[in-house]
Parts: sequence; structure tokens; C-alpha cells
Amino acid sequence: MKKKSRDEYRSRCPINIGLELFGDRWSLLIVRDLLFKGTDHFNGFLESQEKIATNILADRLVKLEAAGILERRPDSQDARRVRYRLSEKGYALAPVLIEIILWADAHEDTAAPPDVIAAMRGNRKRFIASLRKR
Amino acid sequence: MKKKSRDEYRSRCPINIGLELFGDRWSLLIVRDLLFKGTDHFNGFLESQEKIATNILADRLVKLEAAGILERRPDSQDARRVRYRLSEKGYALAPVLIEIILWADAHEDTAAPPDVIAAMRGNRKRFIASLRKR
DNA sequence: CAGGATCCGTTTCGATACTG
DNA sequence: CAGTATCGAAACGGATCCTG
Repeated sequence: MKKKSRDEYRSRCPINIGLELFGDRWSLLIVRDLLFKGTDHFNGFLESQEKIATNILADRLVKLEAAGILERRPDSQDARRVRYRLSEKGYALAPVLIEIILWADAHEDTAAPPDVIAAMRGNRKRFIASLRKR
Repeated sequence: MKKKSRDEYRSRCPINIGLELFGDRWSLLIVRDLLFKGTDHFNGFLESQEKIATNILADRLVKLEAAGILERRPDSQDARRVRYRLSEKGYALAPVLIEIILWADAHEDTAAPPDVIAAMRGNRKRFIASLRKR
């Protein structure tokens, strides 16, 4: 295979996508909570340290569902409760989140637990698989 | 090594960081242009399809410099010109951008060039190294 | 009580015009 | 070329209210 130079890629690699997702202050945090904390209901997201407002959370949940990143369904046990879970497309964001967390761990003052970081750096496939097991 | 369950990681993996970076609509696009397009001056960023406004661009360039992600210096040739380049910390964002682009390529309707995607999926280390060569 | 919806004051954004 | 200044529009956030 012929080597491609950097210039050949230049100007041809847009992030046309997901400005709504990656350019939004809250959406990735919701995905993080679903993925790493296992948060699955409205009030669970409200408990995160970032203190999202209820109207903003409701708005983002609708948008993330519309984007096919999460699914919403009534709790089979408690009719009052709505459960949120990641779709396949949502789980596919795990590598993005992991790279963000690793970058932050290396370059910012974050409080990520060392064993979690080690697990991410180690066998990444297994780590990602462990996120899907409920 | 003992296997860690998902629950052991739960509630302990925050993205405390970079809400300013990852939760911002424009910052990652600037990094993208620096990384993949080789954009290095103010008006270059303005040419991107997303059409950032001049005041927002100026603001984000200041913030990204303050965050140590890019460096600013006057052009040695042309005094009017200011050149921007990624710092090491900035280059370290390449894996994040790559995962975003791969996710989008798989799940969204993006126009990323197939050969670039293939290069990212193939030998990633080499691909990243190619981004640093000027 | 869970999951929102609505109101409203405040902050931030962004398009355009303008400047050194 | 590399930014400021301005000002209306949009988003945010906090509180409160509503509904099952």
C-alpha cells in the first residue's frame, strides 16, 4: 500500500456531524452517565455534579432520543418511572468518551480513579464490553 | 489480574474536565482545522464551512491558548500575520478527534473521504504521526 | 414522589460593521 | 490580516407548577 502524505488528507476531513452532540454542553455528560454510571432515569441525571436544570435535561433527552442515541421506555415495575438506555449507536460512543477521559487524565487535573484509567488503557475491548453488561 | 465488574467502576468516572473544550460548539472545530487541514492563521479558520463569527473565533483562540492547547506567535515573515499551532497537549487530542470521525462515519451521514477513514482505521499510530509532520 | 412543562431574569451567542 | 464593538436573538438556570 502506498503511503499517503499529510497533504493528501488536508481539507478533506470534516466533522460535519454531531455539532449537536459534541458541540453541546450537556449531551455528552448524559451519555457519560448512561455509559459509566449506569444512570437510567430522569432524576438520576439531575444528581450529577454538573447540576443540569430540569428543562434542559428534558430537552436533551428528547434530542438524544431523536438522534437514535438513547431509547426511552416506561418502567415495567413502576408506571411513574421512565427508563433511559443507550442504543447501539449510543454504546458506539464509548471509544470517544474513553479517549476524552484518557486525554483529560494525562493533561488536565481530573479526579478519575486510577484503576478505571488503567482498565481503559489495558484491554480496551474488554473494558468496552464490560460497559454493556447490565 | 482479577476481573473488575462494571459496578466497581460505576459512579467513579467523571468527565470533570474540558466542558469548555468538549462542551463548546467551536473549540473542537478549531482543533480539527489545526490538526487535519493545517490551518494556521485567523482567516483560515473563518473559511471553514461552519462559518464561525470573528468575535467568537477570537474568543476561542484566546481560551485555547490559555488552556495550553495551541500556541500563538507572530509570523517571522509577515508582521501582520499571527500563526497558530497545536501544542503537544493539542496534538494529544488526535485520538479523540479520530474516534469522533469514525463514529460519525459509521452512524451519521457524513462526507468523510473513504481513504482518510481507511487510514484512520488502519495503522492509527502512523496516521497520527503523519498529522505532526509539517 | 417521578417526570416533566412553563415562566422569566440573566448570560452567552452570533451576524455585521468597523478598526489598527 | 487580525481582530473589536455593537446589539438583537437564542440559550441557560432556577423556581415553580402540573399531572399521573
